Amino acid sequence: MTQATIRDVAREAGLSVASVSRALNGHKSVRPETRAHVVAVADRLGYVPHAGARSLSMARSNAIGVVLPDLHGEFFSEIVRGMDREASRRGLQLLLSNMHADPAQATQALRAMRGRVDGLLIMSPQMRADGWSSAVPRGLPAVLINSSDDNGHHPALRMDNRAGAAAVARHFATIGRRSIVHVAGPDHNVDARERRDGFAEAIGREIPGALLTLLPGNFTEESGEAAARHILAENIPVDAIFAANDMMAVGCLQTLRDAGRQVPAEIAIAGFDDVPIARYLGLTTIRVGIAEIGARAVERLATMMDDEGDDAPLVEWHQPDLVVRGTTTGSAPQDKS
Amino acid sequence: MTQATIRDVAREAGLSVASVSRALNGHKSVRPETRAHVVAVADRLGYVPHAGARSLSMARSNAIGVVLPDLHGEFFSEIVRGMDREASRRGLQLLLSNMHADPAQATQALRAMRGRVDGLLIMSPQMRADGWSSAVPRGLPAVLINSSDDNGHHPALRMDNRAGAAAVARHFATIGRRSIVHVAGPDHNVDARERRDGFAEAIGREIPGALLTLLPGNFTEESGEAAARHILAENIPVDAIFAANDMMAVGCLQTLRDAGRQVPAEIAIAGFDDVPIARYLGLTTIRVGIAEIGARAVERLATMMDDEGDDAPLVEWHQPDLVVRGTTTGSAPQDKS
DNA sequence: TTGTATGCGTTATCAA
DNA sequence: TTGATAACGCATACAA
Repeated sequence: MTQATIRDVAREAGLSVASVSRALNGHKSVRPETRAHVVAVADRLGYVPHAGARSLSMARSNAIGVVLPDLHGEFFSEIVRGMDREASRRGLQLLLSNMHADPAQATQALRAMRGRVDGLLIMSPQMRADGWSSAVPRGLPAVLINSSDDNGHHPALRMDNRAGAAAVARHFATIGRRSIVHVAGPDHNVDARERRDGFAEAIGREIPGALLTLLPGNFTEESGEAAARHILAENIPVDAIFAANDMMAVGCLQTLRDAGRQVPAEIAIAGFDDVPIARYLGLTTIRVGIAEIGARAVERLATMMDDEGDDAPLVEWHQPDLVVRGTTTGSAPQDKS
Repeated sequence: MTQATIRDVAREAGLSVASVSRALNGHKSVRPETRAHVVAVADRLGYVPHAGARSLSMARSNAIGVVLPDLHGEFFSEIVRGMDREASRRGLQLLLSNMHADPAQATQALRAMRGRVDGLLIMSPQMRADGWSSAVPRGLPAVLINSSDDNGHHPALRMDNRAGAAAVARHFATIGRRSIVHVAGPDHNVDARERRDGFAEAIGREIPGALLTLLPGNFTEESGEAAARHILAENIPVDAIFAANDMMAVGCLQTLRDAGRQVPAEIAIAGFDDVPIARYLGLTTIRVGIAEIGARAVERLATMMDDEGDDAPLVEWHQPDLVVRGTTTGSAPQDKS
């Protein structure tokens, strides 16, 4: 009662395994009636080709490995959705694995991909590349997503955090704010660093003489609340806050409003990511086409797997968009743009 | 510059491939110095075992196939996170695939798993089991998650939609509501049907003489808005609404408040799922331990893969919890329980 | 303790 | 057009 193999089909059809293989794979050199017979027998026996054996023989698995860190809700589902869309369009399977923060585990995850996949999609914003880059199985093409630099060993897709942060700075300038606070993300995270540096630079350029205060955070809502409490307790001068992600911005927003501060009248607040909650709370933020990045990553990897030739630029920057909502303008928080 | 194979290691170490295999896999019958030598050589050559060849030889891939439909944000990431946690604990890889609504594509996805994985996790709330159940490769153990019945061919994990819906009904009874509206999900979805039927039954039991109106929906926020507009336009008597999921409840909530209705004073509103937005809007809802279900599914599948014996009950019901928030009580919507 | 040989399920090369 | 057979990379039964 186990699965039928190609040999079962061959025996039952009175043919050689070679002929069955050719018939099933649509080779031209096989008589129509033979093919029909083979297909009928295969169908009757419920034959399904063994993908493992097939990929061993063909030296190609038609699968790609996806190594992601612990991602929060929408971000995770969107990037996987984008990858899946493009992958299934190309007949590729997705082998998912977690990019643990621990280099040893990361190494393990990467090595486990050897012999299972034809290429790798690696996302590791929180770890330096030398922590894992030697673990990428030799000969496996790989595309990096929002990861710290790899010395150009692999092509990379990056969202342009600096450009997004600069857009917020320009927006703050437009609405006339001058006492700015940035709540940063964890320092080991490359996205967080770029948003912070890009923002600081843009503020200096866009709002000469502005006061910029940097507060630490770790991407959680709680750290956003803590930052807001710190602002209140220390009486830090502020008429605009840019948090390095939406969840921290939400924490700020709630805490400041609970404390009776008017948003945006007294203090404008902006985040980064455009998670669904941002829309409901009317939070100004930076939208990232995350599904598109996932799909594009698969696309680039697929071309690397097919033809060795790789003409696309090594690093591809994806531009995010500023989404202006109620927390930086007068309109109601119910705005659902 | 391609990957080294076990033969390269054997040649370089002056041993047979058998010895190298034994040394690397920790067999007892190999001299310590031999093992050390082999490990050193393997390390120097950057040898990584070819998982495909290994699984062909061992008739075991240490991977499990996960076939999910298009899931929204938090739901998707949580269930995958739960699966991944348990899978990596057991040294299993996750092969992800989309359970398309089209039976032909679903069949394809299932068949593509043959020879790649040792077991299957299948979630298909929107399609009848006969649409795909014959496509499950013979001999592959499988666990069903929130899928319509399979005639007992495979063990199943189900969230107890009826119990969740009944909890809402009891809650409505407690707060003294009598004119009830249920905004249902798509009829082809088994979760939606169970929530509707369980709710109707519980209302009959808990609130004798209550008026229950059933409105159609499709799980989207827009269909929730439409239902609310319908209620307003037709002047349907209502003091409590149970939507089959949170997104529709959110649509109702916004539309009714925009129309000037008091929630919860005039109309109480409850949803199902407890997505993150529910917390921010203070929406009463039903919380499902979705990550736990994912982890438990892997656990059950793993035991099926190891020992053939399967003693656990065929269908395992997971109980959801009622989460009472502002949309059904007097407390403020900012409640962050 | 180590080596030889076989098989896992397929595809591909070469003859027939 | 078809068949026999050698890979693919590894694990293991059996022999030495």
